[in-house]
Amino acid sequence: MGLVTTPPSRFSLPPSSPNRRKLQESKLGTCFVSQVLHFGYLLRISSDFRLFGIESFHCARLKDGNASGEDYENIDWDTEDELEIENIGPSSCSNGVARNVGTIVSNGEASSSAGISNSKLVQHFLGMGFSEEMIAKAIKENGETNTESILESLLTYGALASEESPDELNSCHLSSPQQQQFVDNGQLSSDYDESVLADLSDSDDSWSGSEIAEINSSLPEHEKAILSLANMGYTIEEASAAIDRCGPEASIAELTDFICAAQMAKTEDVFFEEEKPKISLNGNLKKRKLYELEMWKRKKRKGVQTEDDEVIRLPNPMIGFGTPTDGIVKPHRILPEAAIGPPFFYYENVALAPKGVWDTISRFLYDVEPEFVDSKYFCAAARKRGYVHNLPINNRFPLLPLPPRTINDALPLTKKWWPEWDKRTKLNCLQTVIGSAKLTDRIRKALEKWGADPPQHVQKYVMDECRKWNLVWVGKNKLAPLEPDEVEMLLGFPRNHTRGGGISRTDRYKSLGNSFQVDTVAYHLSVLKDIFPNGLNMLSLFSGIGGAEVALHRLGIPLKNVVSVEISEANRDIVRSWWEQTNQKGNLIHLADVQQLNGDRLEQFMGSFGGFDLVVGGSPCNNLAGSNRVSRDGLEGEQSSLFYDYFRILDLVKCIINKQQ
DNA sequence: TATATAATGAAACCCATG
DNA sequence: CATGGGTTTCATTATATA
Repeated sequence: MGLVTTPPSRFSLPPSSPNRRKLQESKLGTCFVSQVLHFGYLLRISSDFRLFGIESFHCARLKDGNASGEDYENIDWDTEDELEIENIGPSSCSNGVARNVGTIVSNGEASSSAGISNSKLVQHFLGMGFSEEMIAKAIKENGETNTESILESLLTYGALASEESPDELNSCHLSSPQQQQFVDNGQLSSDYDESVLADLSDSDDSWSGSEIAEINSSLPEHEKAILSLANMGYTIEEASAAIDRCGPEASIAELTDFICAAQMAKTEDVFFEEEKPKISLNGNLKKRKLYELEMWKRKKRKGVQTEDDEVIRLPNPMIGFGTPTDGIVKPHRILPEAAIGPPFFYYENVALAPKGVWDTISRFLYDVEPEFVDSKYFCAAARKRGYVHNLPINNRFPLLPLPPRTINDALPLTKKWWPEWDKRTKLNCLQTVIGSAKLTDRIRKALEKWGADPPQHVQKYVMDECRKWNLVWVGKNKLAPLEPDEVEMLLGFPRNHTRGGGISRTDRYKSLGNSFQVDTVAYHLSVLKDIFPNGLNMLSLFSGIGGAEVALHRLGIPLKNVVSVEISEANRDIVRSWWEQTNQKGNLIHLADVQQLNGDRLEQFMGSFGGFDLVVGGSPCNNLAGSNRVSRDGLEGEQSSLFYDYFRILDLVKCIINKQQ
């Protein structure tokens, strides 16, 4: 099957990292951690069960009231004394978790919590599946500020409650087919749901166990199985997938085995190895699961995405928060509290990734809304990319001179040979491979058979090849792929940036095809010039040929210390060479592998020059890009899963900065 | 050995149309 | 609102060639 595994213990923190230390110093120690993880596992409704493990290590900031990021650019990040900042360590279930279960709490219960002043805190725990009474009790016992001990109390209540009802525990472990003999009423599933849904969404607890059982017994067989699995703590999506794979006749035991195997294959994460549902759910949660099942069936009928409620859609036109030439500029935005720096961060990847990828990326990067920009608004070639960053977006300015924005202006020598039936004014995305000489030769021969005006089908053939391979006219009937130096120019790099030093022509195309468009990135980074007039320290992950470095340099922002992590030696040589040729005054430190970059190394660097102001990175797109026929496996693909290292390192930097202050 | 070439589709988007 | 045609896409791999 197509499950892609990721290297084991990618998420297990290095032994000496500050996060790990924080865990060890915590009063509750690892037992508490595993309990939290277990509970998160039990309650999640998203299949993204990595999230809990990861996000629970966030150094989240807890702040009462509105989490407004407005005017954050006026905040002096060096003196954060006015902010109430608290590292609440492993018990901080930050945004990701709360959002995952948010669909459950949206129906009422929270609104009646008038007696408690901190409604956000209540919402938070409601979202984790605790009852309002329990939350009120826990807050009363522990006070509103100590989230950790509140959660501890809640977990204790939960454990006690499940011990009190051993019968339910049994009923949730139906493992033999015989026990699944319900009355099959067949077709009524589609019509009754309106009333059921209305009842289910009701917030009171008036449903008795027998009423739930009654509804259960009226469900079709496979939905009963789904519900059984859901009540055992699996997600409805997981349950449905398991039944799809194992067949409708499969026993619950077979289905749980399948789900466990799928989970293991998907994560190989030591944290979850012993995670199997053990605790039964109380009636209230069972009711919720029934409600979830109804919602899921609705979505499935309507063909709506079942994986995620809010699917990020690409904007049209793809101009992000505005471009220099469009006149449309969004003046400001509101960032989620957890996203606000320091450090500033800037993440990039292909916009046209498989569905759900950008939702995941955004969720990990503190719920920041991605900015999707097509670089065809900056230069003569398209480049549809998504950028997640916490930079201010007002008072941006472009690099000067503005680059040519049509093929005609960028490659004036081609104009003479351009036939009128080739209507292109922009090139398509610059990729890592180019059309071959043999291909252009075939096209020339095909054209030479006709006069000035080839027939429609020939024009169609030629144009298809032109668009596919980004060919340009360099002579009569003569097409050619772009030269490496033309690609450099289009992407905003200095001429010969990738030339020489033993790099082959093929590898130049490859490195360039994987790079930033400098003008686009520089436009976004331009706001840093006023903030760091004396220069900045940058951590550059997946540096490639140094697009971010070149952008900052061309903006006139001095580079003080740059730690650049890049796996390809050829690319490191290119950046090193550029660094020397441009007479940089700062220090360039090169590392090869992001996976080797741990908290200790980061602390060393940050201790020696006082922290990073900016963390930039475009993680590998191999498994996301549409051109990949072989291994377009999504964010869990072999290379693209390095995104999680970007997040890991960024979060480490965040933690270390907070610790230093 | 190093480099160039050809073969390898599908997912996701746009947009006009009924 | 569905649908069907049109378009785009930071690529990988085996094989041929120099």
